[in-house]
Amino acid sequence: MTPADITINDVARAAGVSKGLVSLALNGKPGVALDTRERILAAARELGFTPNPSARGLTTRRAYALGLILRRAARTIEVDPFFAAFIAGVETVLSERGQVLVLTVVPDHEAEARAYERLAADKRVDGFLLTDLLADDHRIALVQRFGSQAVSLGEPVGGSPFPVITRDYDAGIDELVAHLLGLGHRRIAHVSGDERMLHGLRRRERFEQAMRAAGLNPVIVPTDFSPEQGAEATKTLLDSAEPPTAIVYGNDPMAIAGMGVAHERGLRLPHDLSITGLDGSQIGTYIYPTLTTLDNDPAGWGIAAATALLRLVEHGEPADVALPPARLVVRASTAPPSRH
Amino acid sequence: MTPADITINDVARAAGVSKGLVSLALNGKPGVALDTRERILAAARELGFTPNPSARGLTTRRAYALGLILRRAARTIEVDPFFAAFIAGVETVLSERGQVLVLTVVPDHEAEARAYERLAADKRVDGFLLTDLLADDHRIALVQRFGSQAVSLGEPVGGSPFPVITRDYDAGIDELVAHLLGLGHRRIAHVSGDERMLHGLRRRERFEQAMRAAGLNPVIVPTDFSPEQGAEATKTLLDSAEPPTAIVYGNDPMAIAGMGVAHERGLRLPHDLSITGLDGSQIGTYIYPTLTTLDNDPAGWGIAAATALLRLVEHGEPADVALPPARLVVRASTAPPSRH
DNA sequence: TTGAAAGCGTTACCAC
DNA sequence: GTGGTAACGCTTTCAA
Repeated sequence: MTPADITINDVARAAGVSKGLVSLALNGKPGVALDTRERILAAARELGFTPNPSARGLTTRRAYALGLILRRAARTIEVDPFFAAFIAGVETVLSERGQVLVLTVVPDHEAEARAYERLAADKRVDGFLLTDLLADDHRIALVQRFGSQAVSLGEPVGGSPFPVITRDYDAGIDELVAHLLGLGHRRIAHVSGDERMLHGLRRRERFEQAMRAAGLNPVIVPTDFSPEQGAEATKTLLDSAEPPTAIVYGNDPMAIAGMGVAHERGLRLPHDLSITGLDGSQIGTYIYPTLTTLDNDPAGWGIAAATALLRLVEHGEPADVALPPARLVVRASTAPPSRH
Repeated sequence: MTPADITINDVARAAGVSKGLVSLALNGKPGVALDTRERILAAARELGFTPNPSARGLTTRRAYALGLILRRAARTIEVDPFFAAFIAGVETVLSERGQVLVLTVVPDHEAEARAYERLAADKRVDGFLLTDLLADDHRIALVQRFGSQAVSLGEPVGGSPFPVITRDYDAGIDELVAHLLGLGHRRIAHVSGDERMLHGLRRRERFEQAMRAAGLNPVIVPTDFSPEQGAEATKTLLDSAEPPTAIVYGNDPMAIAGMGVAHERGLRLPHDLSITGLDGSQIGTYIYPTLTTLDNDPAGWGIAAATALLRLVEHGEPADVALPPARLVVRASTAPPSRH
């Protein structure tokens, strides 16, 4: 007889009370005499009883689960260092509250919409974690239409009825550009990520602004965040009439691919070309040269997002949270330019 | 009124039948007149009805969900390129059958055991996908004790009552070693992964065997699969009295970290040192030099594992599956040695 | 403070 | 072939 087989009735019988009382006691609700409550709790512990969430959800209309739907082209499926740590952060919050994460990976927008609908219609989850937010993200409306809840990583331009988790990247970008300018760079390019994505766009804009403020002309090559396009963009830049002496990549995987291209052409890094990533990643510490980047603490995002969403779901209290600003991590991939 | 709010009663009313009949019709069971069945199906489609899995599971004792529990030290959380694609493969199978993946990430063995117990006791999942199999994996017994089901990626030494998914790596290792020998390497080292893990151990043993068969002395440095230890191992090897001219790493992230160390010491790759990964990864195509490795098709693992587990859960039919052997992918990180 | 009973949305069993 | 009803495990309401 595994713990899975013991029900509220067994506890009630063991404690010599009705199952209604057991429910009250276990959920910490008032109206149970102190000694009965203790007797019930003892019996439950003894038997190793844990309430069946499905049965529970049937009356409480909760799933005791949160949903994360990742849209990823099969081609770029593996590269994002953000998610593993993000999910780990989410988990630390969920596990201590007996909740669970339902993860779905879909290849395109169509499958994505179906996935939201299915999880919501089947009452599989109480709310969604919205990552990789697009500038004008249709998922906000989707979730509302399906009568579910959500929290978004980043602030949708159209506003959102749901809590919004943000982290200031502007200061970090400024710092990063200042760092490169301080080293003597003047021709600095930005291989931006998918500009339909909010953080991709935002970073690009701030980069341009920072460059203009320094009286310089920002060069931008947009990509889809994949290392493949990161490599392509690098070739384009290095082939141009006035190649940059420093390149800021939209994420670390693209920066690594960019390094590959530079090495291949016999450039010595960082002297012939300074390179930075964005968002930080573990592997960036172990490549050569070690990668200058902006730290992003994915686990922190996960903790904040799960906490905010649970709070909304359980108490109807939407509360935005602003995470500490991204910090510049200077490593060995940036140095004064050797040519001008 | 979202699809989530319409129940089997609404369908029954719309079709003018009892809900019992609706259940039979929707589940394709016999005992429903053809025209009534069609009327019911039409009504269900019209209303956008999807059965509530929680309510369903209450009587069928199924969760319509599979569980994946990842044990990962916070430190090595992000690096494994295997999982994203593996999960995507799992999803392709689950989504078309209305099932869902519950993902949990835990930091250590203790939390891991608790996670299995919780998911099983709460009837959150119908079975588990067992990855990163240890040589003598306690999870097999855990799952049995909790009365749940599982499928394992790799064959436990003690045998298993559950289906086993395997892929022949031996031939690939042989091929890889032969490739290096053919290039003229004689001092070949292996930076192995965690040898408590079945695939880590197995690869190491086969490597040794292949080297001995060629009359050579295999050098092994074991690690935990993290790029950090991969870098450390590389330093150890390069500092030794007779440094290797080629290193086979247990996975691609370690190989990349190893390249970092080599670059840092001014070695020209691949001429001064040949490097290979194992398991394949996308980023390996974009680093410099591009990484020779063994292809592992993580999505294929995911599809096979989910299919086998669902089959076991639904029909009680355990069926092992042997995936096609790993293929050697020769890229630019291996070349004849420049010194002897 | 407690027990009994209704109800959540489904499946399964029995009559008819 | 079909409808009614019990049962799944829980929460919640209502009486006592």
